[in-house]
Amino acid sequence: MSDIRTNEEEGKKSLNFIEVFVEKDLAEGKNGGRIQTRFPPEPNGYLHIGHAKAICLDFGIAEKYNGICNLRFDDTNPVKEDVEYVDSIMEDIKWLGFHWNEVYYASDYFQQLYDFAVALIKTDKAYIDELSAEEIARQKGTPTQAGENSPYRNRPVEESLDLFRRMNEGEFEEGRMTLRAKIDMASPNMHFRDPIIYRIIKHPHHRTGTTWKVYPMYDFAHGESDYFEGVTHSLCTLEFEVHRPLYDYFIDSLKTDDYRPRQIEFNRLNLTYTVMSKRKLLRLVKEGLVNGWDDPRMPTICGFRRRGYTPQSIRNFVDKIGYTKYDGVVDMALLEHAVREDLNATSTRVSGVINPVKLILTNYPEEQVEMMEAVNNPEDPESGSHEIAFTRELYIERDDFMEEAAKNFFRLAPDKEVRLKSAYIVKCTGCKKNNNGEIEEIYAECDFATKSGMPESSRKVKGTLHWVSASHSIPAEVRLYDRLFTSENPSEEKDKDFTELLNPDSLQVLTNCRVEAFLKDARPYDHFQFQRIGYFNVDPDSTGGKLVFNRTVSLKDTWTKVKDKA
RNA sequence: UGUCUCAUGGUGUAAUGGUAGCACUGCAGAUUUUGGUUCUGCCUGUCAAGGUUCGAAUCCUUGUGAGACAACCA
Repeated sequence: MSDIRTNEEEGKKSLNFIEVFVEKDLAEGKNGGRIQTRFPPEPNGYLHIGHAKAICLDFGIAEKYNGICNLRFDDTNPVKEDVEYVDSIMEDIKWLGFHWNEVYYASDYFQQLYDFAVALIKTDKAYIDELSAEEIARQKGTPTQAGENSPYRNRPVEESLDLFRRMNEGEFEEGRMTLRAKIDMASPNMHFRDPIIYRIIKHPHHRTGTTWKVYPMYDFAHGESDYFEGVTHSLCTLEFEVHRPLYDYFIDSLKTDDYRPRQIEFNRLNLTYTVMSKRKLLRLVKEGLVNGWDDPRMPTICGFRRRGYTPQSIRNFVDKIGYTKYDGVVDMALLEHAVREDLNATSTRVSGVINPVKLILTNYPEEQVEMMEAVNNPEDPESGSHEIAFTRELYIERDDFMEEAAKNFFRLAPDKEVRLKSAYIVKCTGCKKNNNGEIEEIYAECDFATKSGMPESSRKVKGTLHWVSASHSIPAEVRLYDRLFTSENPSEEKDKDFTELLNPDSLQVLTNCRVEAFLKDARPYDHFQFQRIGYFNVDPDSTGGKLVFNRTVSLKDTWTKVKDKA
């Protein structure tokens, strides 16, 4: 009986508040039962994980309710925009595994928007203002104080019409005049205080070139674009909440039928130890503080890709954090858990020795080579196995040996036994140090009866070490990434320049690492779990036999636990 | 001294008037040829005060706290 209840509960996953709205609209038969969303980035930077959250929602809602989702570039400000960004945005959406119905550009609607603006002027709902930016700011008032009317507010319609036309013909310099909607300078909502809807920009547009000299502002372009396309649910982040009345106002002035798009706001993603502002990310790139937009320390989608995150792990993460109207900060641990969960199930286990020291098996024949069978992934019985060469001289992790073992250390130490993963149990007999007191070689004896697969191999020993053969392993470069920022919430540290919060140790490059020969055939973005260390992926920089790995994420606290206890 | 929005463990969320649940984190323990994985257990929560109700996280009132809005950005 309890089984039946469990099944019922599992099948009924709770809806987020947006899905509740959507289902209600559907139940009420709004828009003829049609569902249409859009993902509307401005092509002025690369997509980051915050966008991934919006993408999952926009495309996810469409998919769930048999609707469509279009990609629309909100390209109304030519000064900041570029085709480079258009291309990267499309690539990143595809990588996440989503498919848009159509690609649109707000710039496709410049003529329609211009015509709409002219119509507003003709009905005396817009006028050309000649106040400067400073003067407009001054007469706009403050949130708690009403604004004043512009002296140009009651300019004759014909005059505004004429000036608007001449503005677009390039007769006036940038900033000389603007087109403002005539609404209410005393409105408690600042956005209703005669918002600017068109300004002069002479910078060529990446798609329309120099055709236009006036460009619509966001508030004037966004809702109208939604309307032109037939969007039913226009999902955006919380900071646009105050814009919604204006969004509705313009659409009401435009619409001629029952259809109307509906704006719904959700909480933007904030992650600990991360800045998400495009402006700041652009600065990191421009000032060379990181190696480009796809630097694995960046919170960009391409950065995560290069770091070795899988699309599925990002989607699972977004699924876990949900959509609400509460502005919080998500712990990075949640993202990292999603990655480990996905990679644990799929990545091939290999041996990589990050900080090698030689281990010599004094009773093992000098020239002998045994091929040991290494399981590819114990989580996946279908994944098979590969071979790894075992010889007299091996490399093991320097941290896996202690001359005087601490209480909770159960790896290699004089007179102690450990298992060499997939091979033999060995007993440490001593070590050799150089003049500086550093350990140069460790000696051990092999217990030949304990080879993996043999009856004696079931003997229990406390520790299991990963290793590679000194003569068969290949050198590699390993890049260990830490948090880019030292502050848990760099976006909140308002007094500081955020670059002061950069973590100088955020990138460590290790070049004397040794990895098993199996990896020489690995291809860029292949991901592996280095036994007991972490998840790594092959960096696309790996060329000409040089192998470069990025650490995607460490294994859960493996190393710190040991250090704390020792 | 404005308008709008929000408030559930340390974090992110669910419960849509009917037993406050899930995930992450943390801490214990079991299993383990990865100190990984897996499994088990534990810690920790409805911002406050009133009201409505048989019954309130949920509805109402007041208070408190947080965020957004004063770009010719989106």
